[in-house]
Amino acid sequence: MIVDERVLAEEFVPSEVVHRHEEVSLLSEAVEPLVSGGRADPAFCFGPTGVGKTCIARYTMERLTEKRPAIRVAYVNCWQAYTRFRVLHRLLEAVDRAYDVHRSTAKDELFGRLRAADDAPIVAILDEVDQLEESEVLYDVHRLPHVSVVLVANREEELFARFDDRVRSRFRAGTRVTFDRYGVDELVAILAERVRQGLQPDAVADDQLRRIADAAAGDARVAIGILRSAATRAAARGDERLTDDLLDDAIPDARSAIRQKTLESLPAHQRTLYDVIAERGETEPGELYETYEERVDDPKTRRTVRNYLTKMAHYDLVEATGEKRGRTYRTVEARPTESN
DNA sequence: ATTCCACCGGAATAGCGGGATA
DNA sequence: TATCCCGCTATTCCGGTGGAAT
Repeated sequence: MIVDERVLAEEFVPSEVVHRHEEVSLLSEAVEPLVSGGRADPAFCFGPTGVGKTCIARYTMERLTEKRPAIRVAYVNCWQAYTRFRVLHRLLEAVDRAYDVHRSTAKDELFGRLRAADDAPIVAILDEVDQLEESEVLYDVHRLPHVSVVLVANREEELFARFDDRVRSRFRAGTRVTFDRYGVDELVAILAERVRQGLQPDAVADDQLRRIADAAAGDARVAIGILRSAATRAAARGDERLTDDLLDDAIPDARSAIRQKTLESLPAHQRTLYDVIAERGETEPGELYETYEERVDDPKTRRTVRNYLTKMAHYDLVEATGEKRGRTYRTVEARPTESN
């Protein structure tokens, strides 16, 4: 059933893009100066989740290195690398200069090393850059003439709101590429291409692809997730083709699976907070803290709990309504469409 | 209107952990 | 081994503010 499971993996970058030709050429143009040894202005990819921002950014940079192999591409996901130190570290890793870097390495040592790595241009793809907590690192990187950046985020306004002034002014210039949600037909085409590359021919019927595309509501990540989950199960049973009831199982699964995963990876204290909110529904901060306090031994401070809650809101696990006094928390239900 | 209170979130600080260095 | 260093998390301190109470 499954011929090549990498094709169904989250981070797979196809060798051909099905739609998004316009976005690819905009982005290629933006980094074109690098081919002739110049420097590219920053480039931006904006759009909701699952519309191919990351995929297209990586794809386009791969094509760029084909034109000029000396160029090195560094991919940094700012969910994980949200401090200056970690971003610089990831960049150094990408150019093989991260040997014996450790926590006690001097503050500017990392930056110095990156500055010294100027024998060839570096393109840094900073994914989910709105998760970056220390945006000054963008200023650092901008100062290096041999480093060009591609910033990937959901919305421009929210991204710039997080920047400090220096960064904001430096990044005003640059190419913006915006991505819209996929239509059903486009999703079907994307899925069909994955099926062609990764599964046995005829493993999935056309109307099944259409059902997946419908359920995914414009989100290619969800669509491919459904396909992956259904195909994996079919393969486990030794089936040659996808059955409809397998698909019925996979569709609700793909959405909740992601949430379930983040929930499980939540540290104990945050998990307790989540559970309390889930049990009580709409919860006020006061009672929330009191319940948390008696449920856990060695409770954290109120302030720390507030930090946890903002973090969990960031992960879209929890939602706060109201400011200051009178605020309430509740868990975020798995909504059919994420419109961020 | 004024006061009071609960709660938010920024900034500075403390303490931990783990690799380096001598 | 003892000590230094530094990133990271949690804590302390506090100014600000929306809503309830007076």
